[in-house]
Amino acid sequence: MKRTQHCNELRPAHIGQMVTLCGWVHSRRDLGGLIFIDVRDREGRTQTVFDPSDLPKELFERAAALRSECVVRVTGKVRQRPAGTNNPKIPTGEVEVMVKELEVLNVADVLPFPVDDPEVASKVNEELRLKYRYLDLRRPEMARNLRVRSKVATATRVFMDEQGFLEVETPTLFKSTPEGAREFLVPCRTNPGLFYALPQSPQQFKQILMVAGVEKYFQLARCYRDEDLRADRQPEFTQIDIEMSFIEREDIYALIEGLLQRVWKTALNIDVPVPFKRLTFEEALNRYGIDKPDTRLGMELADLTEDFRASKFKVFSGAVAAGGVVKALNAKGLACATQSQIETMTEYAKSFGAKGLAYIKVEKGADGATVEWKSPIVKFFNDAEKAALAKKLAIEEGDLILFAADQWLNACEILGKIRLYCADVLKTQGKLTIPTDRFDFLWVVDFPLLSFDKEQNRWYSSHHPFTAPVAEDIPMLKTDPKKVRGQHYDIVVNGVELGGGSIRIHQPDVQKTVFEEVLQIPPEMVKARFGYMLEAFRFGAPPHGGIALGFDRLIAILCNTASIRDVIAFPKTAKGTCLMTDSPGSVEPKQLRDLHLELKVAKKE
RNA sequence: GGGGGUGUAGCUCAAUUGGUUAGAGCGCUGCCCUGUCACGGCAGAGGUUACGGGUUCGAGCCCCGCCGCUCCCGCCA
Repeated sequence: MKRTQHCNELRPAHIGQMVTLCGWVHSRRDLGGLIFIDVRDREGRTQTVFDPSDLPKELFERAAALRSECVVRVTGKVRQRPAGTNNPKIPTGEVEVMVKELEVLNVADVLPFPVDDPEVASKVNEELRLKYRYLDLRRPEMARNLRVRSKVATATRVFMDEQGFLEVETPTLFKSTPEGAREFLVPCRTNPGLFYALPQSPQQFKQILMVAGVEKYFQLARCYRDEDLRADRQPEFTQIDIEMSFIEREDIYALIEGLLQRVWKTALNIDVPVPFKRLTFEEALNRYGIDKPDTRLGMELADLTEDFRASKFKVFSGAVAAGGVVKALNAKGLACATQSQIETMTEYAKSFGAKGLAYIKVEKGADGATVEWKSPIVKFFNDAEKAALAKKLAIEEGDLILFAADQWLNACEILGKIRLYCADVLKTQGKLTIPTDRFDFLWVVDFPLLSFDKEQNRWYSSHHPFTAPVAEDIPMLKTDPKKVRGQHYDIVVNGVELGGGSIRIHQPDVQKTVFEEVLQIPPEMVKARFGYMLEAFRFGAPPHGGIALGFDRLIAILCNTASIRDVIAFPKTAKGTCLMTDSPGSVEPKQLRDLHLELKVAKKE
């Protein structure tokens, strides 16, 4: 044994014992005649003391030469710290180790950035952190994230096992199914000209596992998507992937509510109330302007379509006459918004095809007593319209009212974006504070099964083509596809889409109809891409459904960090490179020949 | 593919309208210091201002290009 205790273990009960600790030199305080060295391992840190009156000169000099992050092994006697020198900031702060022996296991060069100072380290350029990821991960904050991730993974496996699920691994060398996200391709040496694709998700395998009679499947599955990255997206990521047979939507809701209860209890010791609220897709858009609402923010959208149907303000009445709606949002306390903030919001609106963004600033009038609506458009409103606004939006001094008049979906989404922007501004101004331990879970249900692609003039699956329609809507599949609701559900927490899933189509004929008649995929293409699934379904496919939760996002929420890079040990940059290993890299000509590949790009460097 | 932000000492940042030898804190090196825990004191070293062009008597600052990182839009069944 190299050590007797870890660095977060010693307490007054250990006083008098000889102990050996191993770890990194966290910080060194050399008082000349006396040296303090905090030894750190992943559990914590302990102060060790080098007293020259008690030690050979040679040993003391070696201690004096130690630098931050050298790896050491120290042996000495635990003792009570002298009165008044306790350090209440660390759990081992009542004791210290009087060193008798020091072994330098390894020296460290001067560091590119500090590991011991959370204030400084959290501000260090991420480029540097990624290049020296092993140093970044030594920081206690990052080590904590890794630990939360591991604990939650284990809690998930235990919970799913208790519920009777089998963890089954599925291939990561799959084949291309071009419907969804862009895929990573892997050339196949043994079959010249053919390619594997890395799976976007184990979707098809998990459904086949249901046909195979597994009944309850789960997997912490690695998934791959070759799309542009974001703070919450990496090219390879992990899902808690789940599929069950002989179930309905309610069974999935109950299962996931139980799982998330267990996870929140494990990671944060928080008891999450169940069942979660449910919102239909339509209601989510109507009230929040987005299909993953952050209900902590308040500021719900109001509908003023009927109030402005006959308005003299043609932008509003015209939109209603064209079959659209008038929606408004009260950004409480934002009347002070700057011109550039209004500008930003207007740009948002314009990017969605609006001509501009109507607003009213509700401020004190010139006389200092009355409240005045300052707006270029308010002169067009009659008293009834003003009264409707005041009532539906509960207008008070200091408010900023924002409008969107457009087709329903567009109007909702514009204000949805602006609502989030306003919330950010209010947060920065300190007018909106949300406790970090508040978690608003909700299910969003009744999504439209299909969406229309104007450019390609065809319907496509909102979720994926295996999603079952709501049974009573099936007759409308061919007559009125827009109205068909899917048995699809999303789980949302604090405005983050944590996961989604659906009850699947298990009848081969319905699946064939969706592929060929609704999605208009040519039969031969259906056969080539999904033939084995349709075939499998002919041999007795049980009704089934499932869900997938974004594991990285889940951990990021639990760790209260905005970027999933902070909860992935070795993440990639926004361009998909790894700054530590310098991947992706070039390969030798022989490797290309083996793969029957020829490059058409100029070799870099 | 598009838009925004950013790049100055090892790290975090500053540098007035384009004007002297590009500064500070931390870190580092040396010396001093026996109760520190952000130890303290004295001294010192450390710069291709990401990179390549251009304008100018003069560029960290202005212009063009390019690269990295980052955020957002598109994209992510």
